[in-house]
Amino acid sequence: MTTKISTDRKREIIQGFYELAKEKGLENTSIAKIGKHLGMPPSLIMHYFPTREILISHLISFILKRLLKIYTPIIKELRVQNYTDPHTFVDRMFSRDWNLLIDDGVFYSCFSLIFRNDRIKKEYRNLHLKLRENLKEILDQDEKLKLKDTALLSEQIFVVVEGAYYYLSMIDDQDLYEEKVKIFKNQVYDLLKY
Amino acid sequence: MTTKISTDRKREIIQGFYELAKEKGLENTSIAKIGKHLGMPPSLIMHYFPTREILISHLISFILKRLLKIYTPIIKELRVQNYTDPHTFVDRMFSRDWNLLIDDGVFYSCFSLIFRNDRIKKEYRNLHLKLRENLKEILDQDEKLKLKDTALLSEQIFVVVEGAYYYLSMIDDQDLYEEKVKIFKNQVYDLLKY
DNA sequence: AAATATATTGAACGATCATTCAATATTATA
DNA sequence: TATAATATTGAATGATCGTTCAATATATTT
Repeated sequence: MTTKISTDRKREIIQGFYELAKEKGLENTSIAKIGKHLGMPPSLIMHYFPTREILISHLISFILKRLLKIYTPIIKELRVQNYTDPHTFVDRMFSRDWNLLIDDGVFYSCFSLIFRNDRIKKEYRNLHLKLRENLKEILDQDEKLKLKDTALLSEQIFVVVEGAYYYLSMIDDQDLYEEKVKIFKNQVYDLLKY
Repeated sequence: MTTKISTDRKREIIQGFYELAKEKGLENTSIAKIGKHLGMPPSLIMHYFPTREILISHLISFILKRLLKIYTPIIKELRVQNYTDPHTFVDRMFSRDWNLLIDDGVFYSCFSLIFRNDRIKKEYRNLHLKLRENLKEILDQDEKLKLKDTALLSEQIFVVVEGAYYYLSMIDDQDLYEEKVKIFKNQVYDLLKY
């Protein structure tokens, strides 16, 4: 069994890894730098994460767990009031909470690793499956969508959301950003219609 | 003026860089390795690309230029026959040509650099603006879309395409892949309707 | 053909990389 | 309290990193 110290240290190291990757970029974040950032020798990091690959794999789990969290408050909300206005979750999907939750730069850097590492790919895939399942669960609560294929709908919605995030991350201008968000939100509402 | 040898060598180096990045991943592709791959000393590479940053910046230009090429045959086709069935370009957008044109791993690795480098971000942004303009040009040829906001439409279509590519890159199973493609194609066709 | 510019080589630089290891400090177990 | 297990340190490893430089070869211009 792992001790409390062990789990705390591991958490601390991954957290520090994430912070540094957010600040300097994943490709510029070495084990020595993480150590300096946290005030510990690199050898201690390698005591808990024997290789860099293992370390990165844990960073990815950390990120994906966090991303999954954006839906738990909605789901909880649903359990209580038994209905949620579509605006609630569409707003949430396009809210800044995502960016607050996980830095886009770190996220896409980690994502690009799926092409060279099957375990990472599977982990990303599982996250997205869960996200879609969660969304389906939300949609299923909506009376007006009773006759629709909510599984298909959640796929279609997410593709818009993910494409939107990809595109929005290139836009610096605030006003333009908000304008685009409005467009893509409407695109999601259109999917919920008819 | 740059000589022929100079431009040829530069092209060769960037091409070799891309090949190696495709094979081993961008983060594992050093200048020394590119040199070994091409049978030339690293110093020669640095003669033409004084820093690694400049080298990467040229790789990105190389990639983005290639991606833009997917639409030129369609545009040409349009110029000749003055009409194109929507299936033509929707099929093309979801075709394997994209993946053949540029490796997804290299593409997303380069994309993740936009968050730390404004020049790269601007370059990516410009590419996507051009892609949307090209698509608008195609849509404008379609009689049935005369009354529609084709600029908006091309934004909406591309968001689906980009979200779809992101999602599809996690799927290994061939049959499932094709099934998903069908769904996302229909999503685009729905946008072209009513 | 001489002079100049460009292309190419290979050795070397210090910095940093991930990783190893033996020694010491701390904590948990007996 | 003695023993065993875990946590932590700091120095050292060889490999590789991007980059520099002086020397040589080749091509271009005069």
